[in-house]
Amino acid sequence: MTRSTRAGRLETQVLDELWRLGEASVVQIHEALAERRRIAPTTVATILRRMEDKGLVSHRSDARRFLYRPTVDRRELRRSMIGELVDQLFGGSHAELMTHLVAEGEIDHRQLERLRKLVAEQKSKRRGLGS
Amino acid sequence: MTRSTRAGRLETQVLDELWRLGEASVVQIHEALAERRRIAPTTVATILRRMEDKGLVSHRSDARRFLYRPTVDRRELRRSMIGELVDQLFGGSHAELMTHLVAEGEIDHRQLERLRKLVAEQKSKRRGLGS
DNA sequence: GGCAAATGACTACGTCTGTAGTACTACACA
DNA sequence: TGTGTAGTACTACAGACGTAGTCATTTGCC
Repeated sequence: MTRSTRAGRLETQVLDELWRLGEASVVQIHEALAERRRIAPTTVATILRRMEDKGLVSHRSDARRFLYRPTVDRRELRRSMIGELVDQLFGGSHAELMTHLVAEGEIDHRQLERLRKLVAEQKSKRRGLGS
Repeated sequence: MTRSTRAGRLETQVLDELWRLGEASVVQIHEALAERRRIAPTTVATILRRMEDKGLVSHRSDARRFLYRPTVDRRELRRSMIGELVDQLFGGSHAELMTHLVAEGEIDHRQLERLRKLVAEQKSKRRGLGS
């Protein structure tokens, strides 16, 4: 499983909008992106068509335009792309990634404390389920 | 500072060898990589030339061949590439990346415990230095 | 009924990365 | 001194991604 899902920078931005809106037309997505960067509407259209080829989005017709919706999960995309980077930089060890983040000072003890609570929650949640 | 350092998959593998060996010829690197994957020696040579253009490695002449050495730090490359991914996927928040890792179950409580110790060490180390 | 606006389709180009063949050069050895 | 060989330089191609122009079609409006 976990087919290697991947998205470029612009593609990710497009997905961000789709995740936010649920479904959107080229124009809508273009408007959202154009607030922050200069980009042609046709660029957005092209990217969406390619993303559909790659299986990142799908579309349906609404009147004379297309409405796109994401076909990938944000969590899944993150997991996949992080996995690739971890393979490339840390030989597949997520633990080493964490160590790096802490060693580089990206994470402090307060955040670790929050994470401990998160782990505790997960544990009790898992206890609730079978296995 | 922290110019955006980036390396592809093969480039990273080449750098791994250079970090390991300190300095190496095309043939040496090719031999190391060829243990795990089929690859032509000229491919390695091409990648090294390009990497030199990008400032990832430098070379000196030794007899009639080149010896390459890395000009980037492993830590720095990791930091830079993770930073890019974090920008792309988590809006620049390393904390969100950590949360994701924990939520996805990539990290368990034992590893968090190790990280806590690491943070504690860093803290005492910092106390030792000025500021 | 024809024109203009909206919108998707097609085409194209530049960069980056992986991949590798071919050409060139220089040294060693006969 | 001619030639084989090792090693670098050059060239090329493919796929992914960003970027955008132009073409074709549809449709609403006058």
